Amino acid sequence: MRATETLIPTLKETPAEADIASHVLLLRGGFIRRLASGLYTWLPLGVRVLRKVEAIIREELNRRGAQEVMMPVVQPAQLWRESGRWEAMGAEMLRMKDRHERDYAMSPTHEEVVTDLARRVLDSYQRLPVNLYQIQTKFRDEVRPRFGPLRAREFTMKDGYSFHLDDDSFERTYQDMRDAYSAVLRRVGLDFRAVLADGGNIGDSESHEFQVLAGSGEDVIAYCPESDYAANLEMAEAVAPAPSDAAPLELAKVATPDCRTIADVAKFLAVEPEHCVKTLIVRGAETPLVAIVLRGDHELNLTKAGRLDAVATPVAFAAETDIRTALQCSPGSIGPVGLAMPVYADRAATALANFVCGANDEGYHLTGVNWRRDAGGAQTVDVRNVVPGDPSPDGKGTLQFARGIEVGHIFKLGVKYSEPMGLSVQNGAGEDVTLTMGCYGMGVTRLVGAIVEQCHDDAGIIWPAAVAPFDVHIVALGYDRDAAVHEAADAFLNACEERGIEALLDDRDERAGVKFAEADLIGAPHRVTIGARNLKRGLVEYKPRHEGQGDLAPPERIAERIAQAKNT
RNA sequence: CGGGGCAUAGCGCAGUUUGGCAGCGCGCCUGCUUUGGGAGCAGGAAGUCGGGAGUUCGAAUCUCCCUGCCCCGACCA
Repeated sequence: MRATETLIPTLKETPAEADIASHVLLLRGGFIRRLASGLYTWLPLGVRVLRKVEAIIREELNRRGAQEVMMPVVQPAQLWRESGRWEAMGAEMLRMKDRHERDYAMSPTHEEVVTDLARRVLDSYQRLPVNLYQIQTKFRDEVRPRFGPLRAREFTMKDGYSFHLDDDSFERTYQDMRDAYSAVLRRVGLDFRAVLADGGNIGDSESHEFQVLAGSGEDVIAYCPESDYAANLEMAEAVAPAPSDAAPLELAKVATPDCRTIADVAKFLAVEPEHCVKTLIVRGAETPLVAIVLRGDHELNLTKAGRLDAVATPVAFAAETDIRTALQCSPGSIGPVGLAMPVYADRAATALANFVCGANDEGYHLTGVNWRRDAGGAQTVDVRNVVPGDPSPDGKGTLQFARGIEVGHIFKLGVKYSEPMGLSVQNGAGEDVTLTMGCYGMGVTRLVGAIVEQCHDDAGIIWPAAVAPFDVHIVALGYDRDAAVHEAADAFLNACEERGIEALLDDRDERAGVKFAEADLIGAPHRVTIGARNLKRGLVEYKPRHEGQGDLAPPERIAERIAQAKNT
């Protein structure tokens, strides 16, 4: 292709609307333009990248037996009422009415539609399992769209749904999809982790997120460098430390005036925060209040807390006035000793001996506290956030933290939709079986953003070869005024096309600096510079985007080299 | 949804405090020169100063209302 015939509106300066690398570079490189908050137009260059990503996804899914379909984006409310999500989805779902005043949703996801499809067409267990997917537009009216294509309101998602007679069948497909997602991300050339995640409100059990590692990512993941353990911070298990075997000291009550925080208490009593415990009071499911005890240096994990039977969900801290009424002291002086409410203690807190805690008496703390002797009623649970350096739950090393961009999420739906929507078939024995479902999502437009986030330098994007808008950027210097350059550039473009190399020839009447700067910005993996000087010796310059230095060679040799790189 | 900020030419910004001809850089158009890392000179086009109401002889500037956008927190591919 020729630059003079392609719409590539690059920007020299950073638009004020963007402040992270991927957003800035996609705008500046002429890949996307914003229409309104969270709404983006994909320009020719951007579409080329999207299509490549989609092609890879299709290949990996089709290879594993998934079949592509395409479902409507506008969906009747009736279906959503059946699943109960017309109410449950809230403002995130864009709603509208047609000319007959009937309610519709702009689909944020397709479980309802695909389940409806399945109950109409899956008339026998002999058709199972079935794995359907589509690459489609979704709309989610995000509270706060940001970071350009990383969190847009309208976006392209590959969503897949599988249907099974039993869990074994589901597990096989789940594993296939897990492999497919890893294969896609590997082919795209990304550093990523498949992490254990919370199913959130879509699924009903454990799931995996595919996180592309990037410092600007919104999610924190805990992973073990020595093994393949990786989990979302919400999910990462905090293993029990070895219990202290110190001989019990005498329980003592000490005045701790003006000590409101663990840091205050630790400093005042000259002990480390990890020898103190803090007691948090949350709302209970059965009782008004529930206590959760953590080691002084640890943080509560709200997801884990929400799974505790006695804790009300969503997890909410008790109001200070309620605490004062119930305990006659402020939150800073609470401890597990003699507390008249259900008490959960984190494993790390339980492992302590002779620790410090609040005395449930304003301005006093207890020292030398021991669980068995002084606060035996506590139930030991895992309820804290892991911290870097914690042992990995698989016993193979210690955890580290990284930030990630969630580009994919796969989970088991079970019968969450098939049951309320009546999706069942008869099995071989003539019994009605409600189908088990799996759900597999991958954000395609987000993935493009994540790629740029991971693959760029100060000058611009460095596309992984598999998804680059072009294989090679041909910089023809003086194309319009030097016949030899003109001819050589056209010939090189032809040579590329004959070899199946996608090339962009910069045939514009621009100066060298402009052309080089834009080539770096756009980020094709290979760059070939054709200038009068080197051409006199029959040479052109070749430089990979990610390397500083290029070299000179005859054009045919370079075309061959690029063709080879493309096919390996 | 809560908190903060911004809105002036296609893009980036100054001008607003203290009301008085709407400006600068980049980009765009024309011409000449230049030509391997975002050129130089000359000329030119381009603005409902986000919208509405008000104060005033006079409003980009002051007041009120509205809208849009960005950033920080709880959700998600």
